[in-house]
Order: sequence, then structure tokens, then C-alpha cells
Amino acid sequence: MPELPEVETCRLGLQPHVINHPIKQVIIRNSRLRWPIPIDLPKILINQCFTQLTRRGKYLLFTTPTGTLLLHLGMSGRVRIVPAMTPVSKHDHVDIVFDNDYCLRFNDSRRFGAMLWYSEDIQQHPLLVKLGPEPLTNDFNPAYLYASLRRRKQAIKLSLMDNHVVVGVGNIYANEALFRAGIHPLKPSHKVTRVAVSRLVEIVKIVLTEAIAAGGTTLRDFISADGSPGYFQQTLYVYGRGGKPCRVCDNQLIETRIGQRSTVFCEVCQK
DNA sequence: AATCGCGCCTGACGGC
DNA sequence: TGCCGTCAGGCGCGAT
Repeated sequence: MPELPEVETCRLGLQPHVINHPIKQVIIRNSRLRWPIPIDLPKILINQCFTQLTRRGKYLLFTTPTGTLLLHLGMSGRVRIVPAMTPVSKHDHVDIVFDNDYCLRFNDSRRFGAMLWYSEDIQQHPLLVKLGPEPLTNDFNPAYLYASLRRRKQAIKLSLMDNHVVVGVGNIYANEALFRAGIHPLKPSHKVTRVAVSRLVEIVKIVLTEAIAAGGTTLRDFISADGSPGYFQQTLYVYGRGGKPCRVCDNQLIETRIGQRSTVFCEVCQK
């Protein structure tokens, strides 16, 4: 389940292998992802190069001179760079083959992912245009978040996971950031104090940055491996630890559901 | 505009 | 061993 740090790690790992390598073949074995892969994608991409690989939220954006390939990994999506001759495995849905006979291979068992083409300004794409700020930029700052939360009565955890508020904070990091900021996940958004909002902004940035740094250690063998997810290398305080003792105060962690998502917190440390 | 619940999908896991 | 139900979860979307 890639969160922003995994997507960023993926971007950094892919970059040297996909930029400025002419594409000679595109193989679509299964086009039924969240939305169908455009049928004419091979025709569009062949003989082009990706000139840039960027990220917006959890979307990877492969720029070409004629448009942008948009890739989302959903829950189970993985991309690897492998020799084009490598035998395919179950759920290997797409190969983008470069002229050096390596290919970008997309595998996605649950098919929540997406691969789309957009020939206009990608930032205006319907899936991107309404997204909130990137968490690691200065657009995500205490003044912005406080103003944004004031209009919202829903649980702070839901706001934090809402792409209109800030992108890239999924369930794992929402749980972790709220714990580390000492904020109860059910607290109504507009009741979180200025001070707590400031702390939350800072913590979100720290948690994500740490995770990206941890992911970086797996980059070395990116070509062969499906890099193990960065968050496993990060100490998790609450996620997946319901019923276990809090790492800070030893009190038993509470597990509940907020918006159909598993939520773990410490009722002593989080107010 | 905010908010809520639904559904897409497969693999892992527990119970019998 | 096998079958079946349940859970996991990003996130767009439609309804309110």
C-alpha cells in the first residue's frame, strides 16, 4: 500500500532508467484498472521519450513532448525496471519497453491503480486540479491548515486524509502523525488549537521526510527488487498496534474505525 | 461547500 | 486440505 514516501522513493528509483530512453514497445496485457488504460497508448508512446518524471500527491507524472502519462499505484501497484525478456508474473499488466531492452513493468493485483494519458496541461487534469497542497512544500503551513480546518467539523483524522486539505497522507501516516502530535484522531477539525495545528504540520513533514529517507536505502537494488516499503523501516508508534502498549506511556492502545478506516491511538497521549 | 458511504479488487487469514 | 467469510485500503464519485 504505497503512501507518498513509497511513491516518491519509486520516482527517485525510476528516474534514471526512464528519462530520455526512446520507447520502442508498449505491451498492455490487461487494461482493466480503475479506469481502462487508453487503447491507443502504445501508438502514442512509441518512439517518444519521457523527458521528466514528477509527482503530484501519489500520482506519478511521466512527461513527454506531446503529453503526460499519469500513473497511480492504488493499493497494490508496483513498478519495476527489468530486462524486457524477464518472464511475466501474475498481474504484470503493462510493459513499457525502452530501446535498451529494459522495460518498466507495472504489476497491480487489486487493480485499484490507474494509467492514463493527458495531452493538455497536466496540472489541469480533472484528477489533479482540485488537489490540496503538497505536504513537503511551504504551501502546507500552519496558517493554511488552520484556516482550512476551521471550516470543517469532521474528525481531524478525516481532514488530514482528505486530498482537498493536503495530498499524500494516507491511513498509516495519519495515525502516526496524530500520535506524534498528541492529537486525538476524533477531535473535530475546527477545535484543534493553533498550537496543535502548528505541531501537526511540522510532524507530518518530519514523518514523511523520515520515511522517504528510509526508502532511499532500498534504492540501490531498485532494478531487481520491488523495494520493500519504506514505512517498515520506520518505527510505527500506533499503526497495526491496537491493544498493544503505547511505546511512550505503556497504556493499552485503542483501535477503532473512523470513516471505515482502521484507527489506532493512545487515549493518554492524544487529547 | 462539506460530508458521508459506496464500490472497485485480490490476497491473507481465521474458523470449521 | 479446502472452503467460505471477513478484512485490508486509496480515493473518486454520487447523494445529501
